[in-house]
Amino acid sequence: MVGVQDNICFKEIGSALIGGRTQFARPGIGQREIDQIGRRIVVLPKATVLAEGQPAVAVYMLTRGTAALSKMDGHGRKQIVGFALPGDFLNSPFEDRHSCSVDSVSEVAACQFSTQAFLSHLQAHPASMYRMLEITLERINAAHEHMLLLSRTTAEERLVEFIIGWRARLGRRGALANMVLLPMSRRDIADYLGLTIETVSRVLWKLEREKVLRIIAEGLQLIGSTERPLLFDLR
Amino acid sequence: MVGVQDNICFKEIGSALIGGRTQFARPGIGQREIDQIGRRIVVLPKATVLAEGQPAVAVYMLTRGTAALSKMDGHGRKQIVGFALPGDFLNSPFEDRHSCSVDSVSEVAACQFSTQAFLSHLQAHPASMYRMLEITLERINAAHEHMLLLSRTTAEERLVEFIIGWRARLGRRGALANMVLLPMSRRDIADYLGLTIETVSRVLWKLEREKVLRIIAEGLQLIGSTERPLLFDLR
DNA sequence: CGACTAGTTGAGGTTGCTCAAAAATAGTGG
DNA sequence: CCACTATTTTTGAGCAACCTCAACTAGTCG
Repeated sequence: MVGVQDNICFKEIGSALIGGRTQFARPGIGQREIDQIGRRIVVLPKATVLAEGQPAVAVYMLTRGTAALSKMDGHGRKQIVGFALPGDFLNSPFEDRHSCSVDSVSEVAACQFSTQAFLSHLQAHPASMYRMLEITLERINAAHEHMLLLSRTTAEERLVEFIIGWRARLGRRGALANMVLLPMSRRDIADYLGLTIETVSRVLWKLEREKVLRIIAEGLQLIGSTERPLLFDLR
Repeated sequence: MVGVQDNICFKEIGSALIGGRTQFARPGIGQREIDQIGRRIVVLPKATVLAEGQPAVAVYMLTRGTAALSKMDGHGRKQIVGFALPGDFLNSPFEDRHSCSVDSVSEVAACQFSTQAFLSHLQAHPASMYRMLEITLERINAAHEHMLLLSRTTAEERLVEFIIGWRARLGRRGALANMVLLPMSRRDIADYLGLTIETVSRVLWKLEREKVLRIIAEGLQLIGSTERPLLFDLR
């Protein structure tokens, strides 16, 4: 909730909003300007970064760690709508109130921009806006993939697809590996998949018993070749 | 699939990309320019407008009717990830291939823009891009709400939430009413909710038996006052 | 050491899916 | 307009799967 603050570095906003496949020439964003609109916050693990329904006066972009975006339904059940990794935005600059809660899974760092300054920046720098549009449309596709996962009938399918997807997502930030790090808790996984923690636990144990993976402290050790993991052949 | 073509009218692209809460002064988009990049297509009911995985060379915006965006999972099961109403985009200009299939529910009309021309237009008109970013971020929230719906444990909750949400969505385009028009089939509803058509049918019958609603040809007749429908008090 | 949290394991009940068939509806051609 | 077919929707029976509730284990931190 409370974080250490320091100035945002050029690299962070640069890679998030300028990098990628934009067709613009690199716009003129100077270090001085960025220092004025952004600052950095650090949050300890398992803390609330943003609370659903609270007034939103700033936009946040994750720069380090893993965060969980969630919504509550009417019966006190939590649904995690997505995990954020560095480069992901935690909220929308167009919302007066936060539509999701954001909880830190590990220790996280984020860039905080005043909403007004952020929107002004987008208007003054179309290349940044173009990049943000691109990022946002990618998130929609991720949300659609998540729906596919939630509609799966069997718990095993949901969990296996989650492991595959999480591995692929981490893979983009390093080499694909048999080791899948799971910084989030069983409860987080259950809330992401729309299952109970008991079911998650039982299915993981079943997969371990079937020699598909090994459960280790930091995550999962997939059994099978790195190139074509056994997971892909399940069911 | 096959459509009648004519020129897109100013009002359509105007309301979609220029209207709303943009902070820009109204940009200078002329009729001549719009005629060059957009054209209109009309599609009969229950036809495929776009197929998942096919190369994408154009961007489409719905202007009339209802369409269903869907994805297939690995086992031939269809998940409808959203219904599109006039003003909604049917695909992303940044995708080389369509990430969703789009099927017409009713007869629909759409504006078709060449992807290149559309992206050029956005770059030349930051106000349009700003508006599209706003629309896109709203769609993310809609996707998150949909996830909440899919994670509900009981079929009755899913269906009731769907009816409430659909009524609210239609309401924005007219007055809220006890009559909820459902242009889509039971199969579409089931595929949207991650249920089977049998379960949808059974739950609807149960709600009718409990005097919560009446099933009519074009949709549902909610029983209770318009201001505070009984549906909101269920469960 | 005791309290607390996270995770695992077990038993039983409910729910929605599967398979099957009837009923209603829509569409077609004589 | 009616008979006929195809499609959609409804209804039924049985079962597998997940949830609920509960107890238990292991690790952590004061």
